[in-house]
Amino acid sequence: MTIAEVSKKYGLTQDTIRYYEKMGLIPPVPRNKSGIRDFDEQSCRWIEFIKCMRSSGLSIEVLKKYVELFNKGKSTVKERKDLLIGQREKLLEKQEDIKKTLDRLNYKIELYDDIISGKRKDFMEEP
Amino acid sequence: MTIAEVSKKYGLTQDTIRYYEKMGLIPPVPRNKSGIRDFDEQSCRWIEFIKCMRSSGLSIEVLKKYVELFNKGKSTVKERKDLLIGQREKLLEKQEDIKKTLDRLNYKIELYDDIISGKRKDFMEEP
DNA sequence: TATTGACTTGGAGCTAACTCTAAGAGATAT
DNA sequence: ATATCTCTTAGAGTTAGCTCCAAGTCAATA
Repeated sequence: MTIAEVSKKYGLTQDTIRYYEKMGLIPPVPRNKSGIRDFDEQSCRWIEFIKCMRSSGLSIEVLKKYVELFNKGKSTVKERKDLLIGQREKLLEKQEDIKKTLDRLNYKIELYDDIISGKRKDFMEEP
Repeated sequence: MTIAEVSKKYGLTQDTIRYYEKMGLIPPVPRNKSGIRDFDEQSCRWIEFIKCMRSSGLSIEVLKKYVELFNKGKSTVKERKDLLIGQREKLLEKQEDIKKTLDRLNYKIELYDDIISGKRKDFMEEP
């Protein structure tokens, strides 16, 4: 699979994919005899995995670390697990922040709705 | 309230608070006779509101827009509501991304747990 | 053979959101 | 009066994560 195909399949730009490889977010992609990337299934799985992790904000740095551990083999299983647990913690906090913000947005939107529909005429302007 | 007190109360650096004011994320803060910020309740509410919104990733740009509309008064209520609805949409998507990532992390963590506890000896290394 | 087009690289450039620095003002303690 | 402390500003610097560019290689087509 060429980089163009992978780019289209996963909705990442070619530049981004090359950047991820350069940064060590995915293991080196196999090349053909003229040095052009030829993505195999394993590479695609990595792309998909990284895309998912990045979509919720895991940092380049931590994903790079994960790939490094992965490449060292079975001896790093415990360390990899701990790394993932740390990131799960962070995501749970983020999820909480978002829930709080959503509550607040919902409240405000309802308030504005009431004002617009004339149900509430007595409103005070406050943040 | 001085900037030091506000900084401590909300866990934002003084620099960040000044930056937010400069960027128009919060309306101008009242000053004493020697030009030093003296945060009143309204200012504090703005700080708290912006902190919440920023904590889940709403951009400086969109929050600035919101403050602008707010300062124009009641005529912008509809526009403000639409802006908040747009941001709610974004947050809901983000929430979905995080949920997917959490599922994936949980799956992997369990797998690693099984490997560590010896419950699973047949594992293939894959992303 | 010449051209086209998709790939390659290193490295420069960009944006968002801070973060830091330098220079200075004003209130308070010694 | 002097020193200390907290504040002020404009503007420079930093970081993460891309994004773009120029120059070059290679395979396929006219």
